[in-house]
Amino acid sequence: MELSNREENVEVKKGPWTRDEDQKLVAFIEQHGHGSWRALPAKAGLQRCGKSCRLRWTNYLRPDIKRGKFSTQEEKAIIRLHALLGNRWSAIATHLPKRTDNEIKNYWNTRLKKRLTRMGIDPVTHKPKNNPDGSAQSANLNHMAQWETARLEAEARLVRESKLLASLHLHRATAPPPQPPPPPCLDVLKVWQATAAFNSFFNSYSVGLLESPTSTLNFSPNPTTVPTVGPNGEILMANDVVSMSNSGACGLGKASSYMQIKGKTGSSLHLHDNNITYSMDHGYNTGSLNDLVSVTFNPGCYEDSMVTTILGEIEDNKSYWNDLLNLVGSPMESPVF
DNA sequence: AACAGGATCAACCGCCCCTGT
DNA sequence: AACAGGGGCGGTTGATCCTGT
Repeated sequence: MELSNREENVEVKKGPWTRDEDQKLVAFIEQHGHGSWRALPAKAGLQRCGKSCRLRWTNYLRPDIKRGKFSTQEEKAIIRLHALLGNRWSAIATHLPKRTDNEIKNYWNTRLKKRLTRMGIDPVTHKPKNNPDGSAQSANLNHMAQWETARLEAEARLVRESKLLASLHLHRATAPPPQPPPPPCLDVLKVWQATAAFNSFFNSYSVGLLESPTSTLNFSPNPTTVPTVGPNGEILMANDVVSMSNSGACGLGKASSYMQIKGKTGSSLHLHDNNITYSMDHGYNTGSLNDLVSVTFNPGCYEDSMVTTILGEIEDNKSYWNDLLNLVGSPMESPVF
């Protein structure tokens, strides 16, 4: 094995780690915590640089790492998060429990990027290559994405800070501190996923897209290709009512989460003439079209044959953003308006 | 069986940011 | 305010594995 690079006059080893080195590193950290990475190799009896030890621990030896195949959910999460955060792998990793930024980065570069390219989607912009649109819908979603990005970054910071605290506690050989409660989720991702890119990538057929940030709209799931399917896989007919609940799984959960953005829950979905429209049944709505949200149930999705696409529309963007900002406790001081 | 090319992923490198002095 | 050191991040490399011929 090559020996190179001098660090404090000690030959440091490079290249693949041996089992013996792994055992030494794990044993030392379990007993003492990592403390200063720079000082660790000498204390642990390793001829490695501190950086190499840190990398080996964080990317491979840490006990809370999940290895192996990425699930479809994880794939989706990576793509959505990448659409919002770009190549900020560490920030993305904070939203994928037990996955390392390195692993996610590798997975993206070797698989997902290629797959998106094959689907005709630009892996950088996450837009169809033949439709680099600058539509109002895109602009609207971009606004939401900017806020979501800010939230995700703040969340990543919180996670980093809690990790730091945890490592300090570990260093003192005490139990790690309790994790801070998760920050409120704005779930703009659920709207973001409704872009053409995600529809064409995940769905077996295409659905309509938002035409304008201020228009009211309905969607028609392609009736000639696939029937509209409810949360339990049943085929929905006109005037069927699909109950919404906060504890609902998958698609229902998504829709409910989205409604919670507006602070309104406990509502129903009604199917009218191939259009599923969301309407408020329980008092919070104004009764105007401002509250209309259209939802498409898609049976052709990957893993659960449930709802994959939630398309939302809110006429009054300002009240929407006020609600959004209320959730994170921020005053309404935005250049967006 | 042997080889080539592609895919995968652990590990490294260089830069940047944060913190302490 | 300036500087130094430590740690984290993203890009890249190279060894290994896999697959097709």
